[in-house]
Amino acid sequence: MAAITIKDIAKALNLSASTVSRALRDSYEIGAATKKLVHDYAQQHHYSPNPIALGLKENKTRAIGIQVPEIDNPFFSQAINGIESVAHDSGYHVLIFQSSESLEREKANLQQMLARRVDGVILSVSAQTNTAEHINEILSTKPLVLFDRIVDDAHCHKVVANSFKAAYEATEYLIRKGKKRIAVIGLPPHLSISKERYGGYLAAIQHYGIAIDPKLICNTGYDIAQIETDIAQLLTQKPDALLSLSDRQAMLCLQALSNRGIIIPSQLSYFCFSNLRMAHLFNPPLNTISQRAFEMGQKAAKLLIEQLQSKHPERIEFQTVRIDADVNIRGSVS
Amino acid sequence: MAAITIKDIAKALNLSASTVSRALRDSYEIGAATKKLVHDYAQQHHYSPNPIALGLKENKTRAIGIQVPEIDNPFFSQAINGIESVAHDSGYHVLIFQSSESLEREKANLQQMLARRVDGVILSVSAQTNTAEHINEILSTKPLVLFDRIVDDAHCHKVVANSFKAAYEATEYLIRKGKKRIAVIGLPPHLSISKERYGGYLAAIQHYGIAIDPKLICNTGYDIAQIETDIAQLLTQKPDALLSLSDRQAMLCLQALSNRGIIIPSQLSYFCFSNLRMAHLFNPPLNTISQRAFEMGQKAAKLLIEQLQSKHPERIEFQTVRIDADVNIRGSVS
DNA sequence: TTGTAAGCGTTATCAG
DNA sequence: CTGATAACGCTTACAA
Repeated sequence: MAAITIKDIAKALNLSASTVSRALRDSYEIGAATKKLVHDYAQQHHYSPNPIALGLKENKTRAIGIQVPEIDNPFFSQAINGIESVAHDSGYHVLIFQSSESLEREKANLQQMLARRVDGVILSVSAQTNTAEHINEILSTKPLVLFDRIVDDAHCHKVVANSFKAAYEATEYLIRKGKKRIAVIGLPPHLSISKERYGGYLAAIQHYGIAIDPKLICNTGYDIAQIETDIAQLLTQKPDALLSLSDRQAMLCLQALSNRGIIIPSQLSYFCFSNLRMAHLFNPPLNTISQRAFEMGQKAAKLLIEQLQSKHPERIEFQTVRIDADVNIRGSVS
Repeated sequence: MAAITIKDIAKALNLSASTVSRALRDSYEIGAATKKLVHDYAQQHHYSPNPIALGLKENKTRAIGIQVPEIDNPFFSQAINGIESVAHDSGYHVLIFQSSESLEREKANLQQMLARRVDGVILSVSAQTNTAEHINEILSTKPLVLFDRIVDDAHCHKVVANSFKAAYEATEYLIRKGKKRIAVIGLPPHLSISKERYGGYLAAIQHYGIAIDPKLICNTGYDIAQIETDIAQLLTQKPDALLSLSDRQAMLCLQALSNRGIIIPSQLSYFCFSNLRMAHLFNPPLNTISQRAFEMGQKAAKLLIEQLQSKHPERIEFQTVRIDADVNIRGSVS
């Protein structure tokens, strides 16, 4: 059952390919009788236009490429979900790539997308990404929307979580609960989300006139052994609360604390950025800052598709959309 | 910076398109000098072959379509991760679809994949899927591999978790701990995974000579309100342990119990199928049966790609690969 | 060693 | 109202 083509229909019906094509597209210049004939035949034989041929002609694929640092991460899978749903409704398909936090891989994947001739790209950069060169290269070719982890010097739409605000609010909450030594577990400092989140923390600390103690700030990586060491070091500073700026690190950190037999919140209050579901069923219930990943994905997809379908792509005013993150207090602040 | 084509190179170098094509493919019939000339020019101008044109010619796309019930689910995103990694290494790209547990959507998406001319399909069926018709229709056209949630009467490779064994072991563990009234939260009974998991439970119960009490078996859906009611009903039967057969239901169930103020394990021991990370940090630490999602995805992709690249596709012996699931005891069995 | 031409599925343009 | 033809980018007989 090889796929049927317009030519096959034409042959079977003793028509020309162009007539069939027009009939299928409901062109006004085709007789009703012929139209019906063609439509019925097409229906019966499960005709579907070959998008490859179409793409060749129009230089469009109606496919969009997504690249995220890791698929298997609640935030990103929720975002992909949002992107897919919007794309599907607009007749776009979705090609998935992951950088696995590697800049090399990120570049290679972008090239792959170009080679595949996707119509547009949605990207959240890797932890290694400290340059916008490869992104600007893509931008000279086709629309691209950055989300969550962005780079500043790229001229395009951006969708980010308002994590400055969320970090501020979380920190403020801790301060109001009487915490004075709030330690921070940071993430790679060049990442856009790092600046935002760290900035929110600092702003709150300063606003409430608390001295900033650099020893309470821990910039660690993604390696569990390293984190354990760093956490141990941090704990010697006797913090009374902990704010973790990243999802994966929060989990590793909890793991590390658990490995060391430390029970939160008996010793300290805990707050973390995380999109993990059911965090309130943790022991203790986890205070989280969750980003509206699904909504962010949807918004990114909408912006991209709007741009793709715009009649005047050169006149687009690029915007940076900020979507509030949710601060979820669940009671593990003693 | 529109993408450069073979014709452009040919024109620039005063060669014919075919010569350029052959030079790029390193054909033996091309002079070394010409080859170098062409290669250098291609390099400089970032030539990359248009896979659309290639696909049109060879009727191949080097793309595989994945469809899962929901992307935003730890099991499936881990599986997609595995698929993507294998596909990437073999030069395939990955097109993502989700059925959102709807049979209609599942069918429509499969048609979309056909229309897109993917080379092969990897599918885990929706909760509504109770027929193999649409799958067999695809199978008459191209390779397809089923994973996790399969349908029996489809003639193709299948990758499943050995969940019979896992359910048996989990139940056995509870029995050895002295549990006699082990309640079960089931999932849609026609699903392949339901039969397996439920079967493992039953086999253990019977092997240890415990009477089967139908009132301890609860087949509920995915609706939180419904689950709350059903759980309440179930609890009137005074079970001393609970085994939840599905990930999403397990979470909803925990939620429901938590809403009702029930603390596990003070009243009962709990075991559930779940790929949620950090389950051991729950309150109480959650006993889980986790499937090796990443490995399952990898295996499915390998089988598919092997089939795609086989010289004698008609001679393939279809296999059903069973991958053990892991039973994780974490101490919430009193 | 290189060039020419046909063909993959589709649509737009131009003729009838 | 319908048909023939060219074109999209690429490969591959077949010619030269």
